[in-house]
Amino acid sequence: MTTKTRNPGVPTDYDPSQFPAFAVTVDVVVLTMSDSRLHVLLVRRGVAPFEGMWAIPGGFKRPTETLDEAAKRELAEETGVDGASLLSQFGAYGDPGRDPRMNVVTVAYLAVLREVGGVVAGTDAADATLIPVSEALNGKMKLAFDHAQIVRDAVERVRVDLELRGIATAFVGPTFTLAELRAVYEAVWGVHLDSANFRRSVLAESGWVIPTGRRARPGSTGGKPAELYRAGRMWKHGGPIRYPQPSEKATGKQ
Amino acid sequence: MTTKTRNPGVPTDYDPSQFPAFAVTVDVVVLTMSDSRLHVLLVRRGVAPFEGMWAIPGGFKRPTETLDEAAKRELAEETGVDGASLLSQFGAYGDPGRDPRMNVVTVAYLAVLREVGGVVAGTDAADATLIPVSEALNGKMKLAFDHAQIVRDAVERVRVDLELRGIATAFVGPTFTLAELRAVYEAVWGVHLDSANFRRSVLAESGWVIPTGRRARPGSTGGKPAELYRAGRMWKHGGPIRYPQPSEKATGKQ
DNA sequence: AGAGTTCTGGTCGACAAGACCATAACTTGA
DNA sequence: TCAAGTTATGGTCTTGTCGACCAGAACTCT
Repeated sequence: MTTKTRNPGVPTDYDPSQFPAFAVTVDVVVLTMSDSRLHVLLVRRGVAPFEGMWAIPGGFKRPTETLDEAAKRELAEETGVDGASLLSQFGAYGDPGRDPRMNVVTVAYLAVLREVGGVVAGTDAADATLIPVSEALNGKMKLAFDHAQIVRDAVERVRVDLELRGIATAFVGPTFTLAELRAVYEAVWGVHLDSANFRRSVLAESGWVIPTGRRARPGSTGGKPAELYRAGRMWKHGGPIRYPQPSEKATGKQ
Repeated sequence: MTTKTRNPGVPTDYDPSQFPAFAVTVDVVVLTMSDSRLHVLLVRRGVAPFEGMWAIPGGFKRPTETLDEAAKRELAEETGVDGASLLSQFGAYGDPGRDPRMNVVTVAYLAVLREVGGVVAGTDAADATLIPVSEALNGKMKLAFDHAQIVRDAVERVRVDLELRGIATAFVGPTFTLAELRAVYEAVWGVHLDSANFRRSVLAESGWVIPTGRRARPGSTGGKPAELYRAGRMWKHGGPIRYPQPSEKATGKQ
């Protein structure tokens, strides 16, 4: 029973000292909307390696917790958010040398929050800041480790989840106007959506948004006050808005 | 430089002995088509724990290789396939106790192959078998570790990738008939697609399939021999077939 | 040769999506 | 208080896509 067929993929022995040891960390990419633009939460590293550079929050997994629990714990410790309404794993990164000191495999999570402004103030990390993803990824801003790639992958993931999962309402508050909701789609996808058509798509079926009798205060520019809605139950199964395909003829040109 | 601000998420020290050590493994879910049904490659474990039970192939990551390289190596060692044409990471699993002996975090990969029948024979693992996913997941067949959940997640992933990535052609050979390609969609999605409409969608734009002058030999049931096609370049950017939505009214019933 | 099966192309209608216009409701500033 | 500007909301129209259905072509088996 100790030694049978010696298969490389199915080791005959599980002695921990016999196999390479890794540190396992969990990193969380926090995305949120601010000023109608997609922002990512970054913290400034105070220690080597990559001291002084920006990084996404994260930390070591403990043997007694699951990966999901570790992500939730790290998110709470770093941003004070305990709701963790939307926390989904989207990738693992384990290139040798990604951490210059030791072998580290990190599991990356995506968190979508509706507002982090006031939350960041109460965090442990002093230098936590919201930065537009366009600036964080334009190359001028060098992120620690392979965090630039991780953020890129997270943004790509949220673009897909916006269509397939009902992730859009996680960006807005408990009540919202259709213009706010539309701004989420426009910011994440980088497209323009007709407000009338958007309204029709969302209201076509019941279950997406539920009107609360109240109305939002118009912005400083005036205009008709919009109706306030709550998120319906259908967002669990997807979203009512599809990514606008470039008509398949503009792309067909190649 | 050794001790600065003490943040829980950004440790001040990277001494490996100070943080919990994990074993990191890479598991590969090999999916393929056989007899117009989706199959998964399973191996029978010869050692404890879970001795005698079925499991998906996998093994330990080495510190000198990336996760992708580890997956490719394991796939080659277990099935003899070195092409690794389609190998994509889709999840990480690290629940405490998922391996009764030690702390193991595994990174799961999905491999789509066109034919494994002859390949399995030359593998190291003697008891490697193709099993229909419906049977592997119907509950009667208990898989080792949390591999049942991993296979479930892999199948869900391939359903999405079939629409968003151009994964369909990976299931078929270098040349194929449109009926074969349609069978992939029907098996993975569990739907029926009209052959005429399917043909139109695929042939509507050039770049999806390229006709080779040749024709396939009809099956034992006869019929008009179908034209053989090669995969075009457009599959890199997605697929021409969209998942048939349940008309959004049947689902609206709730 | 005839029956059966599959491939291939055609037509038609339902429906979704986008462009565009018009009006309502509210703001701000004079 | 009135005018001008801004936004929300609803309507219409066109376009294209997708699925259902039909019919002929091409081949195998008996």
